[in-house]
Amino acid sequence: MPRGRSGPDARCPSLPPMRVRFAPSPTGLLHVGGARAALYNWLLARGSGGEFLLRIEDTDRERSTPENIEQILDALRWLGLDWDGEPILQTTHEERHRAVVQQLLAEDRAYRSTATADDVRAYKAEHGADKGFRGGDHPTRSHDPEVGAVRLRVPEGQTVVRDLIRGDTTFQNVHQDDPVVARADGSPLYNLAVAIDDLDAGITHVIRGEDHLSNTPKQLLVLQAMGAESPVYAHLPLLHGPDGKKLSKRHGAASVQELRDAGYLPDAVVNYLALLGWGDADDETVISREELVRRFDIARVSKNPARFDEQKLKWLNGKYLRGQGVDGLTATIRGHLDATGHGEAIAGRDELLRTAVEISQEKISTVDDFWALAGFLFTGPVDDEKARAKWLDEGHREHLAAVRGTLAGLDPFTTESVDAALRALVGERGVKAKDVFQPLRVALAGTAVSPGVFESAAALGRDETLARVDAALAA
RNA sequence: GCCCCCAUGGUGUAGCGGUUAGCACGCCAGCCUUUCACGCUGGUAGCGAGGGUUCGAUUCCCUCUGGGGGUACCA
Repeated sequence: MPRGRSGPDARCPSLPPMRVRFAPSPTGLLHVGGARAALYNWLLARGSGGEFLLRIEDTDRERSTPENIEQILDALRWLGLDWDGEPILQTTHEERHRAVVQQLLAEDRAYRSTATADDVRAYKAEHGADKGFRGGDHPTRSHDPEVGAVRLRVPEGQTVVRDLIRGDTTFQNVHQDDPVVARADGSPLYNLAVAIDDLDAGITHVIRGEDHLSNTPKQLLVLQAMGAESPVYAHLPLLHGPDGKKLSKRHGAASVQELRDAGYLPDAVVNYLALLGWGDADDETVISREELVRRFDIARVSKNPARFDEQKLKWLNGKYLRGQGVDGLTATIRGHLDATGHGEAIAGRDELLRTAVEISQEKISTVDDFWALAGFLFTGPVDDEKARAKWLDEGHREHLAAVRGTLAGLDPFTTESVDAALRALVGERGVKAKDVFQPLRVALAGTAVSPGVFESAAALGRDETLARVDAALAA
């Protein structure tokens, strides 16, 4: 069956079902690069009516704690990337891996060797730096079945990685060392385990980060030694930080968990990640999950590494925030406030919260922005020295006193009525609008940046508004 | 050192031999306006360099330069 780079119309009208997998090693946080790999796999599975499997590469027992595994699952759930079946733990396949090692040994496709890193270096010093280590008839070759690591015999020739994103990459086998596929104690190593697991799971497409590109020929060699078919590959370019260096914690949010805590919405993160390294002829930027599933094409993924730049994600997040509608956004924000220790401040104030969200939504781009902007409605004015100095000086206090007089007898006390009354006051006094509005804003919020003043006053109600004005006047 | 990948504005991308090089974020300006935003309008800015191939290269080939990945009895 011919495969390889799919042509421009290869995915029309519909793809054959793809069975794909995401195989993270459970280090705790789900790195955004990993999240993107998971997303692309998920999009392909859902778009082709196939399956998305989750396999935990837990052979490193140190890091593979139940807590770490749970964290990864949690992050995937939050993103809405549901997997098919139960998560598979790689360690549960160890028996099969060992059996394959024994078979390779029995067929002389692998051998035992006690060669150390120094032995390999010495070999290269003698044969050339670009010559892979061959231990088959090297002094370190071990004939005792209990002694030495297991190395795979790399045959002559070349190994071609067929990649949906970058076409064929040819690796000359001479450059490859005979890879160690199992430790001296017989325990399987990564490249062996992965190849076997993907084979056994019937994975049709392996989509993973480019950091695995040079592992792929080794895995292909294992499959070849087993006489098995190989899957199709796609290696995604890596994600870099704004400075072009590998993305890490010091660049700010580098994991899904951090993005969640920073107040981003899963849909926005998914949309952003999908567009980071992929784009099609359509110029749309805000693309729904369903649309993404329909349109995503692995062959159109970019070959160059992309920088993770939070600015666009912020913008996109604002779009999704406002797209939720006031009730949806209120629920989202309530959840975030509960999780960040502000649950008490909003308890029992549902009406005010909804109003606060309504008048704040166009001014925030993350869920986390809400409290900084509108928290004053619940907890009283914040303390911004500069704002007070500028807007509550002698001259402005006089205007504020007039404002108090106007608002004191206002009924009803609504955004509209406050608006009309204050504008009338501005007209009477013959001053600039902001000289009247800003002092009130600072009296209510304690700072010069807030939702609209009329809206804020109405949200607080007349009594609270007057109390805050009095406090400002008295200070 | 050795093996491998990549290269369109500051960022993410469209382009698949002939385009005024398109879109989005950012940035700047204007409008709106009670601050900040949202929204709208306009603007700034790009094919890494050098060789080829071709009537014609951002597009194809080579070299260089610059990024990146790998190089474990880790995953």
